[in-house]
Amino acid sequence: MAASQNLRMTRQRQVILEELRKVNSHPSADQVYERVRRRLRRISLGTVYRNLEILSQLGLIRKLDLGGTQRRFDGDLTTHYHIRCIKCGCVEDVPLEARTNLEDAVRSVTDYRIIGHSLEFIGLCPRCNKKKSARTKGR
Amino acid sequence: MAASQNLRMTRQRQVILEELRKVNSHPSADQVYERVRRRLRRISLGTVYRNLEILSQLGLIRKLDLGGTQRRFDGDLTTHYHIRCIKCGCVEDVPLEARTNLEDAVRSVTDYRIIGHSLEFIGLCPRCNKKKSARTKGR
DNA sequence: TTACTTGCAAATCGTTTGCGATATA
DNA sequence: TATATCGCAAACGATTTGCAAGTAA
Repeated sequence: MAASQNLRMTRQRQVILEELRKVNSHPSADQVYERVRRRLRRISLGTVYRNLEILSQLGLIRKLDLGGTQRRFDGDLTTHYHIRCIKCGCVEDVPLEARTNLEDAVRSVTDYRIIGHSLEFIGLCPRCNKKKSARTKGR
Repeated sequence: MAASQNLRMTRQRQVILEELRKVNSHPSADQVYERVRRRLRRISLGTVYRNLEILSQLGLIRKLDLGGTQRRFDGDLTTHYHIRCIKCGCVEDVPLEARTNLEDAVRSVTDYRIIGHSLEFIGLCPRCNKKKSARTKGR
């Protein structure tokens, strides 16, 4: 497993981590690739994928395996929830503290060993919400 | 959009819907395909995908776009939560009533128009939990 | 009859991986 | 120097799609 290997902090790995910590969006692998490429022009998408995986196994970043077709990555390690715009697909943080009591509630009604939970809200971001009203009005 | 088309209830569509309502697991498209194929031997995987999409747009089934690499489908339309086994990947229902208050909480702290939320628990199913203890003990 | 659907196969999308070259510790 | 890592390209798994033939209304 990666965590037990002898890891090297390569320039690529370093820059990927920096860029991910710099943004508060929740970029997909190819969005990370785009950003990192501005600083390291010859980096490959495969390297980005490999390092995102390693960094998340090290616990330095978080892999978001929520809805949508693409996986997303988060440099913010504190437990928090997300909201996704159903229209443009953007993902933002929700300033809501973690509801660990949800897990307790489940423990009392299941035989599963509960490890965690993921909660995602779906909605329209302010920008898309505005656009949509405008268009509806126009009809 | 499919919902506005003139839909035909073909045998394929019918059987897919029946099979999905029959099970209380949450099969992926190819699992549905396997089941349906027992009754319609010449059906193609593409047809299954197309119909699952149409049926979910009609609101006759639910598309589960949660974590994991494969999308899953649910014939149970009532709002409920799921728990996924981190080891074997199986998905089961959680007998917990919907926490709509979560959405209210988010509405008060965001500009998004909240449409819904999805909550998934992660854990070890009783079967995998047992297996894991056994293996650990053996070491 | 008509146009929605099908089966089939090829295409697409996101992600992973094999390999020989490179560079870090 | 040794080997983790890289860039590249091919492979992969899940899903989508183009097309000619089939079929429900």
